[in-house]
Amino acid sequence: MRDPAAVRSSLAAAGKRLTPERALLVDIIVRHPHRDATEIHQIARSKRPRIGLATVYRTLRVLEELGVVESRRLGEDHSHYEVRDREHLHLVCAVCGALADIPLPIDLHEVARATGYTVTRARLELVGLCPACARKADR
Amino acid sequence: MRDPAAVRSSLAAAGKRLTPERALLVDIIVRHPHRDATEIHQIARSKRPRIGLATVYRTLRVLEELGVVESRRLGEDHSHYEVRDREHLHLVCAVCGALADIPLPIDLHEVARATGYTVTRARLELVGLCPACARKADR
DNA sequence: ATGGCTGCAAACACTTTGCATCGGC
DNA sequence: GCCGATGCAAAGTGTTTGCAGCCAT
Repeated sequence: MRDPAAVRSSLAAAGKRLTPERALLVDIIVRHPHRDATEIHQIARSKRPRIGLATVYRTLRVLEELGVVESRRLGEDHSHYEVRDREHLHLVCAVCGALADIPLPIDLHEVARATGYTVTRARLELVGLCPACARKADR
Repeated sequence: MRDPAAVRSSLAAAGKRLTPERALLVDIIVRHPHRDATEIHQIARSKRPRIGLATVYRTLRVLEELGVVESRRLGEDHSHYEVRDREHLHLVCAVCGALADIPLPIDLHEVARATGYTVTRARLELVGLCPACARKADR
């Protein structure tokens, strides 16, 4: 999904319209990973001044529902977005929140060398279905 | 830190006042882990009707700064709080957000048995310092 | 008694929604 | 031409802040 065209066609496949706003936003998201909604909006406005922030949020939501975009809240009060690509991890700066991508499999020495980050902590979160939700999903 | 008294004395140690509001909130946080600010506020109001939500947030912030409480945003738009105790992981329900604690070390079969959850995904996040922040921290 | 803490309400930041209009299909 | 998508503004959430009075220390 590094290709804007592929993302655009997944809109068509879902019966969604390809408006100029969406085409522009897709391009921005592909080319500027890890940005938040406001940043995406600002970049978009430089090419299309009348585009609204609501459109950015609505488009991001649609793309997320299509499974094409992933949103992430990394300890901050707002989300950052990126196109789903190969699976990878994020390395977050504990002070400023700056993000680096880490390919799998992980070699911590290589991570340190490649990113310049000092890794101080790891957070692991397991996601699944609790018994009640698993039961409901069975129906 | 399973003991409310220990938490209260860490307030004193930091030169903070032990008000009845704080004593109450500490008790609630120790006895009801994983609650969010609104839930904590509701529980608190049953014992102290005039306590304000702002006080809940301010107290949580103070306790977090003391390193006694930990806040967590698990894919939702608000935080949940718990007293820092032994290190453990969280298992989040992908549908309803229900939380289960997982002791370390991890045995996934044992996790499934003990919690009843079906684990479908793991999120690993590495935290550290980016080069710029590491440089600033050196001064 | 004094400075930190509280309740209350207003302010904030991010995100969502209502509605009239526009334009892709 | 229809119906989904947009821009704008207003509403909604969760959280923070300003301020006058209160009360642990």
